[in-house]
Amino acid sequence: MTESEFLAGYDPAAYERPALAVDLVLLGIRAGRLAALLLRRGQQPQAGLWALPGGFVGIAETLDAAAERVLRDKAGIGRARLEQLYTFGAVDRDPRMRIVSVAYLALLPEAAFVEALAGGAGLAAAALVVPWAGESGGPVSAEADDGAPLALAFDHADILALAVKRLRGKLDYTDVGFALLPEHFTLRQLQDVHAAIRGAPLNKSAFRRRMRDRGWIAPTGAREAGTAFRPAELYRFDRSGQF
Amino acid sequence: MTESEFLAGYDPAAYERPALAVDLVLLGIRAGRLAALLLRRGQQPQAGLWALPGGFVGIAETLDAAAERVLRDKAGIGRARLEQLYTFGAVDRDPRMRIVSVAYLALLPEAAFVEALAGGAGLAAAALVVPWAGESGGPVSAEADDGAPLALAFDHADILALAVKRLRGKLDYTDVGFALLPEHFTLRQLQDVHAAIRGAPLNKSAFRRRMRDRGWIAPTGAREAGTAFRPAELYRFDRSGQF
DNA sequence: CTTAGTTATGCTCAACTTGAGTAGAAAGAC
DNA sequence: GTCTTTCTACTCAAGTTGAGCATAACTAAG
Repeated sequence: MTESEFLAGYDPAAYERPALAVDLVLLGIRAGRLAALLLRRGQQPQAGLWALPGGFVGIAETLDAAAERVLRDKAGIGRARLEQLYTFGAVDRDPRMRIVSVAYLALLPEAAFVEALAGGAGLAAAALVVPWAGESGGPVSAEADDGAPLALAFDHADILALAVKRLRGKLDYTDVGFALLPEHFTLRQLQDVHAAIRGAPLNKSAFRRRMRDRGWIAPTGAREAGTAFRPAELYRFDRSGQF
Repeated sequence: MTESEFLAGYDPAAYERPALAVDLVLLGIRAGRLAALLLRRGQQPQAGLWALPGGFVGIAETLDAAAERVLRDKAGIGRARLEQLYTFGAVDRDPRMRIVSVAYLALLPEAAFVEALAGGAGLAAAALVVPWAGESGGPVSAEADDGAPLALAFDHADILALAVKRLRGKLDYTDVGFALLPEHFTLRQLQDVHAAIRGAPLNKSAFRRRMRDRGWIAPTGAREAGTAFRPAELYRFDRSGQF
């Protein structure tokens, strides 16, 4: 251990510190595809590019609390289950200064997603283009509702890519699929959500059988209304089946 | 957005920043159980308690580079595959000041684990006591070779617990099992590693069949030497089988 | 009112995977 | 040579998955 490292270990206040921020990946389903909520940057650097909502971490604020504050103040969303994703620490990821950012992931049901879009925060929906299968990983891109590409600021394409990868990995053995659905849903809706996350279709009867056998869903007895054809039974997520 | 948040967003240098550190979870297998390499704290606070090797992140240093530097300088280990685990940001996790720590995980084959213990860094092996099954999570504790409990410093019990949880989760679909073995190994050794990570035994023939069918291992043609009974075939990890 | 069109739901069957047990092979110890 | 122990391959039952078919339930068109 060198002298400077010794000092760095015991008197860190004497050394310059990176700034610490949080960035939020807010995902929902839009037109059957995974979509994220982004903000258009109005100022330099990277003005005009699209960025994740983010903010700096206060000195007496936990990371989770900072993420919740950004969710509330920058995205105008009252409540969502936030989960830490990964921490991005490339030295040049922000041209202004050294900023290390802890990325968080939240899943929004369609109603919450639409409400956030309509709120005054200026959020836009960006459909995610995921050019890789499974959990192999790789870059993703974003496009507007009309298919026009949305250029992403900083390393936010990497952050979105990791969010998709993580989401796919957790799909089979956690309740992430239900987080994107309203309280009552049909098996078809659940399958569509899984297909959107996987980016690949699913076998219908095997999917239904698996979901019912797993014990995570309970029939409500009610049926969906307003369909042109036979209405499907409505289910709800039954957390007790997980244990 | 309030005025103070606006300023926080655009002039963060004016605000006090948390210190940023990395902590390393260095895992190996010892006597058939998962074990971590820990350092005994010599100074206050928490003097005498056992801690993960860690250090502060330099202003022009990536997180990965900081982790590699700590691996080299604090643990005396030249090379290991480091993987970011999670970032811990409780406000009071260190009594001296606000320190946010990015935890990294590295898996050491037995030879590297023993070499690190024998090095001059002062590391000790701590067998992990994991009182929960599967990936349910929860606190873990550590004990010395003689079974005496080792009190853990700061929130390092939480960090170790998350490392075990992550390791168990990745066991079935990644190559983590091979990272804890030498280049050539028997199927029995591979099974023992998997059993140590899971904390539960495995069906022998099903395990062998699964490993061979997966295509990740290739027979070397050689057999282990020095056994009292029939020597097992030696295999090596075949990365090409992953694709 | 009847029929066509469309989706939901339950059923069956073959293919594949997993858990468990048995039998022969291969080495050292005696 | 025989015994002991482990490695390895094989078989069989049980469970899971992919795929298709028949019937039910509903709206809209005629």
